[in-house]
Amino acid sequence: MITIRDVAREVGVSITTVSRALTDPEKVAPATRERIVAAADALGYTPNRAASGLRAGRTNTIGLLVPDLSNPYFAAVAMGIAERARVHKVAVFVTDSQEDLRAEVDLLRGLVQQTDGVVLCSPRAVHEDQAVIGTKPLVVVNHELPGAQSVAVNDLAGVASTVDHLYSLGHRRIAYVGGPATSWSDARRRSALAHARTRLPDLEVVELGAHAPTVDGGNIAAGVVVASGATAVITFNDLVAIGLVRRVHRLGLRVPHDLSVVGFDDTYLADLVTPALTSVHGDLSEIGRRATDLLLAELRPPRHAPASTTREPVLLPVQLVVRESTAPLLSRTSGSTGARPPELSPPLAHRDPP
Amino acid sequence: MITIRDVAREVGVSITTVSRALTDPEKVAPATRERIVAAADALGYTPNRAASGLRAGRTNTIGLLVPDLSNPYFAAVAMGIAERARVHKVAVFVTDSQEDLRAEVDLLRGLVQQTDGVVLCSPRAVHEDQAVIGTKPLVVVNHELPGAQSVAVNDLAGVASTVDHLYSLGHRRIAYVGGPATSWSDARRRSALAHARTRLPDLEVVELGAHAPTVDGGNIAAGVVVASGATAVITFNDLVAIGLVRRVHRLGLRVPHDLSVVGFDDTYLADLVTPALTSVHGDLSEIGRRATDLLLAELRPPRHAPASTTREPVLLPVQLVVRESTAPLLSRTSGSTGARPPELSPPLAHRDPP
DNA sequence: ATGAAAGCGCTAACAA
DNA sequence: TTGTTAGCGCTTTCAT
Repeated sequence: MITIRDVAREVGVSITTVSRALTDPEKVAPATRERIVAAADALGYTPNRAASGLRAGRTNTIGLLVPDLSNPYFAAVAMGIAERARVHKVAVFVTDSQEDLRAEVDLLRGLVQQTDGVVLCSPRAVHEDQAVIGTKPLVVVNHELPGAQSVAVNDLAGVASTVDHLYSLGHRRIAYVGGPATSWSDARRRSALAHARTRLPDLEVVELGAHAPTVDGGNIAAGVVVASGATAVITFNDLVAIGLVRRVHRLGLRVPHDLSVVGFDDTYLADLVTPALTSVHGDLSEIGRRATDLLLAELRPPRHAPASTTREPVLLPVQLVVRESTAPLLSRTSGSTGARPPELSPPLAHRDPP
Repeated sequence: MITIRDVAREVGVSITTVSRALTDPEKVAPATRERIVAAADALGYTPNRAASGLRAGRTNTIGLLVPDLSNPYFAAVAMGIAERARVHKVAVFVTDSQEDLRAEVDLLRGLVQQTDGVVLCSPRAVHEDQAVIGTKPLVVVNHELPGAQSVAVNDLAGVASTVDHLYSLGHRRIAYVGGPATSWSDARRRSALAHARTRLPDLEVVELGAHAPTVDGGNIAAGVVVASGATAVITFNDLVAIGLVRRVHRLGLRVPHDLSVVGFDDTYLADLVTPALTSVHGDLSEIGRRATDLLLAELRPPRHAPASTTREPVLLPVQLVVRESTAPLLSRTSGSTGARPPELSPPLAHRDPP
């Protein structure tokens, strides 16, 4: 391994000067600096992250905790984080709670201890242990936590434009298939739906709640969706939408003919399935990039008052992408939806048991 | 931050004893050990990875370089790696080359410098700079590199059983849509196809080569596949298969009715699309776990002769999962495939320009 | 503008 | 069995 000492010897200066030339170039004579940079380059010297951090009491590592890395949503966020981390020369300790609340709490504790700060993505568990979350900077994605910064997509606007889209297609009875009970996004979307209801008096919203944010969750939701008598459904994410569409097809209904389905997140899956999903698009990697930048901003200049006040959540814009899974209510041919039970004017359930 | 010194003071021993009690419990009196462990627990002490590594000349970080984290294949591998890394208490520096060969080379260099060893996943570039790959332990997934250990799924067997499956369905003219020109898996699959050809003399194999390992690559391949006159096609991975199916549908052919399609890797996408893909299944997370274990084995006990000899690649078993995208040739109704050009008895191309 | 020296938290000789 | 001592590679006072 090639160290700062090798460079110093090569150039004939002290290691202090080398360190300065590389981290605080202003403080060293231009001529010296150039020779140092040249030598460092020639020798292929890279500062040892651990050692430099040790002195400064940092690890130069940030943590990333996601519920499920195989969910394309989180993969995209992780890519954004990796990209920014690389630029800032910090390592990323990536971990995956497998959607397990208990594991999430434990992993976060471990992560906080081992890193300078953590990006906590779409937490499902309740994190209130101040000994954990209070000690290090934390950026939360799709959630709010006291003392932590927050990055999210603007679900509110996403829901609003989705409702408008469906409404303009003639749908008046819309179901919502919710995600994990503790999901912040889920709560926000429900309140956006409530707001839409006041805006559009003749709109009925059937809230079906607490499904796993997976294809299987969508499968399971299919029954209640069909039973709800809704002509359109908004789902927690694309995976749920995909599972829902599959099962709905098996039940003998066609999407979008008999039921319009809208996904959320617009992962690349939305465009792979048949019919292609109408979905609420957000820049997923940008979430990761913003979260990382926010975290590093809190880490890097320790030169100002500890900003412990929770700032406003950073809200990224969204855009509804209309594809094949939504269609005008008009296109429905009477008689083709015989599979739907008739006795369902009042909502079957406002909230399912989780 | 709570350090080893705090624990030592609490218990009334030297920091050395604390260190020993935690890393080499045999070497400390049971009574002392217990008090130390208890105190460490009570104080919530966790050794500083960077500091301990610094002393030992290690970083306690391993690198992971994948072409594309949003490819579910690599996400699954990454999950396996994260899981094992957590157990072994090493951080994972995750990076993503975005399928860019140039970036891959640069990133690997950076990763090697910053970590104790790297898992290089499905490299597309040629890595021959001994100053990079010679310095640290390296485990290569889906590739072989001198001096590096190798983990891969048994493509050979996968191709063989795929061919057998298609052959038994009556297909005699099979196309292969290749992946990146420099992909090791691709080369292995081609040789497995060659072998199948000698085994089954009346089998024709049309090799269509060098497509991007993405949905778009599949889209692009559709034209030549149809033109090839093959009745079945094996693709480089599920993404390619998915893109292929979509475009083939647009060209007016039906899968599997007019063309049987087999994917590779059996990512969860295979079961999401319509028709569900027949695909070669391997345990993707297990690849990551094995790779990590191999890497750490080389790192951890530095107590034996540097094992620089390339060991046999670890080959993980595969299994063909038959779904809806493959069907007997018999099921084809004559006349329904009018879109296929007739003049194509000799293969259109054995190898496309990349 | 540069250097000497101290020390971050930890482990590994070497002593006792 | 336990403690003392000496660094790992680097940054950061404090001198010069």
